[in-house]
Amino acid sequence: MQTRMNNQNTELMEIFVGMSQVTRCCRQDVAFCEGVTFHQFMILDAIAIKKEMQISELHKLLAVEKSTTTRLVNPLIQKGLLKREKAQHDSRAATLILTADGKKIHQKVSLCLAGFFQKVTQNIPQDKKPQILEAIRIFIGAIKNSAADYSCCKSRV
Amino acid sequence: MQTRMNNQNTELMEIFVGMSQVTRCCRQDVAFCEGVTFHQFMILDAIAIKKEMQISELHKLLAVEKSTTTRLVNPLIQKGLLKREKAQHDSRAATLILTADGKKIHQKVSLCLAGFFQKVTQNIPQDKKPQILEAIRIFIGAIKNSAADYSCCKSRV
DNA sequence: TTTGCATGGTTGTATAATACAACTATATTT
DNA sequence: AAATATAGTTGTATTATACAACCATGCAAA
Repeated sequence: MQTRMNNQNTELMEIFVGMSQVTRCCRQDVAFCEGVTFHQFMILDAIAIKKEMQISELHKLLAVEKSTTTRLVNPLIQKGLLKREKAQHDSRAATLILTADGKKIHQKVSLCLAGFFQKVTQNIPQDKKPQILEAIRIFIGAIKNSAADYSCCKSRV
Repeated sequence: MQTRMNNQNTELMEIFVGMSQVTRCCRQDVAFCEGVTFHQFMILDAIAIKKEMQISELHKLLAVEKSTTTRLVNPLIQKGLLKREKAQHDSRAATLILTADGKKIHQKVSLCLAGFFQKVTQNIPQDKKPQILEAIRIFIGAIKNSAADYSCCKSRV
């Protein structure tokens, strides 16, 4: 009986396993820097870039259920890193912005992360770097497109 | 005040966010096929390939603490998909092998997964496929190398 | 050979992440 | 005005997971 997948799928499986291993840090409960988890930094960073953001936008970014978003955001508000205001256009919605403290912490964690990113960069051949990053973007996009139809990876909205 | 990372790090951050999003399926508690979660399939598949495996080898594969491995493996034994035997060379160690049922389920889930993988494959340009997969392998390797020194992503042993 | 340390694994306990369902309040459509 | 949809929160339950303590066996050094 054939219990193995074909080579091509074995290759893909190995890549998924690898991705699962290296993204473990992203879902680790322990704060990796300045008392902020990776998930929380994702929120801070997204808001730093967009200046302000609604909670509904975060669901997609974090790929979690909306109640989970609330619970990830709350501690950041309690720590005074985020401030929430009513959105002008829609009084149901909450707009999140960084406080001064939030900006400071975001910067500190960015530095901490920069050290890690630098190490990663040092471990890939410099001449191939743009192609490698582009390849990963393509791959991630491919998974997102495929996942929509598959319950195993259905994208949450 | 500069709260943004430089472009290069922003690029990497986006990639980590993307990876975090698409690997969500790998840690979803819900079984995606045949009552088996992705994590559990990782175990079945690894054993299918190596024929037999010790629990200690699984810690690294799954990148989890050893007690977690025990708890991931147990339900598979209870469902009769895995059998454990004492290792010959070391009577402390447990050797895991697939049962007939385990092989059957492994194959079924493989098929289910193959459908997903096929969709992914269809979403990447065929001529670039080998380079893309290779690029990802390099990237994953780079992260693993870097992570060793960084508490944020320290590899568990 | 005995003593002490290392290794493979399990179990107790606690916590974090997370989903789902039910709910409130506001918008939008009919 | 009524029905439906959307933004967000809270109650509740479950899963994943770690850490520490533990047992048993193996190995190395005294």
